[in-house]
Formats: sequence, C-alpha cells, structure tokens
Amino acid sequence: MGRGKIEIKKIENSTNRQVTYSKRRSGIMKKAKELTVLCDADVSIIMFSSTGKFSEYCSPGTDTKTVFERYQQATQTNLWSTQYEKMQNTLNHLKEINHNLRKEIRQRIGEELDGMDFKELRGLEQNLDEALKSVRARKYHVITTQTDTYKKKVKNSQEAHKTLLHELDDAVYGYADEDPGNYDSSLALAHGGSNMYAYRVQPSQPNLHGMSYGPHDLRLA
Amino acid sequence: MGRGKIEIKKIENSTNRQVTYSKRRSGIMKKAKELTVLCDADVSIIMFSSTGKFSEYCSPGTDTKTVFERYQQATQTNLWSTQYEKMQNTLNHLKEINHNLRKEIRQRIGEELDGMDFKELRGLEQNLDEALKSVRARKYHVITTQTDTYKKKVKNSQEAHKTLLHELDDAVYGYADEDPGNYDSSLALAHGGSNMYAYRVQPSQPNLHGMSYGPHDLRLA
DNA sequence: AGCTATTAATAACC
DNA sequence: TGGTTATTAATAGCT
Repeated sequence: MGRGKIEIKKIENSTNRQVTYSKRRSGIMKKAKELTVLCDADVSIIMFSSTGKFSEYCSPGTDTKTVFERYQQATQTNLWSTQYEKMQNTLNHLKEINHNLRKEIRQRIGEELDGMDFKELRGLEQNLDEALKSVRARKYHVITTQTDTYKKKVKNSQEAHKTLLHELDDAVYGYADEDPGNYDSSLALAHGGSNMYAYRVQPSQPNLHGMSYGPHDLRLA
Repeated sequence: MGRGKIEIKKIENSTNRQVTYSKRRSGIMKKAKELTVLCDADVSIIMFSSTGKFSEYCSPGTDTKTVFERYQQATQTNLWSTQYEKMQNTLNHLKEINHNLRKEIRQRIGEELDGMDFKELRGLEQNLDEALKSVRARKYHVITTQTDTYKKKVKNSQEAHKTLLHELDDAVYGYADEDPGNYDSSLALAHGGSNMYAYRVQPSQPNLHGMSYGPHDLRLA
C-alpha cells in the first residue's frame, strides 16, 4: 500500500527506518483505538524504536498496570511471585512469632494456662518467682537510690540555706526562705499509681485489620 | 476499507463485534510483526476482547516481562512500589510489635529493668505476683486432678484384679497378675524436669537475618 | 471460514 | 517531522 510494494525486512537506511517507524506506529495506534471502540476491547501496546524511543497505547477505561495484571492472570505467570512469596512467608513468620510471644506473655500474666502440663507449670512458676525477686531487688535499688538522691538534695539545700542565713546574718536584714524541695515525692510515688504495669500488654495488640495486597491475601488476622 | 465505510463506535451486534475483533486483531498483530521487522523495534501488545479472551504479541528477541521492565524504566513508575511500601510498612510494624513483645517478656523475666521507674517496677511486681498465684493455683489443680485420676485408675485396676482373682478361684488354677499401672508417675513428674519453662523464650528469637527483597531493604534486623 | 467491493494505510516523493 | 498521491493492504458485508 504505497507507491510500490515493499519487502518485509529490516530497512537498512536509518532515516527511512525512522520515518517508517513513525508512520506505521501511528497506524497501529489508530487501529488499536478503533479496535477498542468498535469491539469494546482492552488493549495495551508498548513499543520501543530501534533508537530506544518509547511509545505506548492503552485503552481508556483501563490502565497498563491493570492490563498487565490481567495478563499475568491469563498466562498464569506472576512475574513477581517470587518476591511476593518471600515477603508473604516473612510476614507469616513474623505473625507466628508474634502469636507465640503473645501467648507467652498471656501465660506469664497467669492466663491461658489450660494447655500446660504440670512440668511446664512448675517451670513457669519458678521462672516467675525468680523474675519477681529480680524486680523486687531492682525496685528496692531504685527507691533507695531515689531516696538517697533526695537526701543529698535536702542536705545540699539545707547547707545552701545555712550559707544564705550566714550571709544574711552578715548583712543587716534576715529573710525566711521557701521550701527547698519536695522530699516526700518519692514516697508518694511509692504508694500511688498502683498497678500501672497492667496496661503494658494493651499496646502490644495492634489493629492490623483490613490490610491487603491485591490478589495476595496478606491480612494479618 | 470494506464494502462500506463504518462509523467508529461500539458494534452493538455481539456476533459482528466478535468477528470484527478477530479480523482487526489479526490485522494489528500483522502490523506489529511488520513494524518489528522493518524497523527493528520491540513491540508488546496485550489485548482482551469484550468477552475476556486474551491475546498477545511480543517481538521476537525480547519478552513481555522485559518490555514491561523497560516500560517502567521509561515511565519512571515502578508499578509495584506502592505494594512493596505497604508490605514494608507492615513488616516494620510487625517488627516493632515483636520488639516490644520481647522487651516485655524480658522484663517479665526480670531482665532489662534498668529503664523502668519505681512506679512501673511496682506495677510489674504486683502483676508478677498475681500471675504467680494463678500459676500456682493451676499447678495444684493439675497435680490434684492428675493424682485423682491415677487414684481412680489404681482403684479400678485393683477391682479388676480382684474380680480376676475371684474368677481364677472359681477356675482350678491361680495366676499372679502384672503391675496394674504406674501410680508413682505423677509424683515423678512433680519432682523431675525442673525449670523446663526457662527454655520457652528461646524459640521466640527467630533467625531472620539475610532476608532481602531486591531494591527494597526488608531485612528484619 | 472465504470472497470481493470498497475504504484505509502508506511508500515514495516533496 | 508534515503533506501529497499513486498504490497496495485491510476489511465490511455477504455467503
């Protein structure tokens, strides 16, 4: 269809090749558009010229990504399956670990003990007992340190106070100072805010519902 | 180009539409082949008819996947990055949760208490104390149940034994029976296998090193 | 699926 | 690139 018939073989003249590419490319694109409209089809065309110039056509009403996903469905060859599966496996692995960690915590809280036999219960009991000792030791360490710190603070304040008083004595007038610090606050802490730790398990129960990744179901239950 | 000019609008007659699709499709595929040869181009065509029938063309010397990767390069749009990022976020989220769960367990074991203030330590102490009570209660429940079960078993065995002896008396010859059951096993359990629970934390430390997903770094630390 | 009158695409030219 | 035109190629309507 031209001034002369041509043989279908590579056009060696580079300029001619470019010209022909350009013209025939628009021809194909036009045909694709017509097919899309006439036959209500979804068409995706991607092409690169010999010089690497990129062109594409995609039917309106869809997009290249969608077409490509349908293509993968149709050819049963998910090009990303390897990556997806690895990720999925990792996610499942983490989920399982998470589950186990949660279970362990529940058991350490004293819940969900039904599945445990005597041996395990005995081990847990000993373990908790030792933990309790550690926590108590640490608690006493902290309260002692804190008390000491306040003692020192008070002592320093008192000395500062004395010094001030001396300085005031040296001067003509004498003022009364304010309370140098709240010595009792550590004890207040010690008795208030009971059972604060109980909330700790709560933030470990994340809301991961409704997360999904297209064809692969990755909801985290 | 036909017996009459046609308007470029959807062909309502389903049969006609199918026929036209089929003819024009082969026309486009032919054009694509010619373009490939004449102009040394890389072409990928994917199409779906209105009935969902899939067809493709791809220039020899490349493949759809490669073309698609070049397409992504050309358009600067990694179509999977969104999905990857979502997954990555989920993985990071899970990792963080995991980390927190582990930390909580370590604290419940009596380790890593340095960062905790007095209030928290006091809460944890109370919590552990209650847990310990629950575990002990459960332990006693289990051992009691187990002991009762064995008692009943032994009783039943003894009665069976008696019955057998009576039957043997009725017969002419008398046989000595075997040990009817290991009554002591529950007590053996009670004293053996100490601290079995201590190993429990171990399997919660998975080896997830060296996992990666191409351009996105998904190692799980 | 074939046939063919007719339209559409395009090779060679500017 | 973009336009013109002689010519070939695609295809609409029919069987």
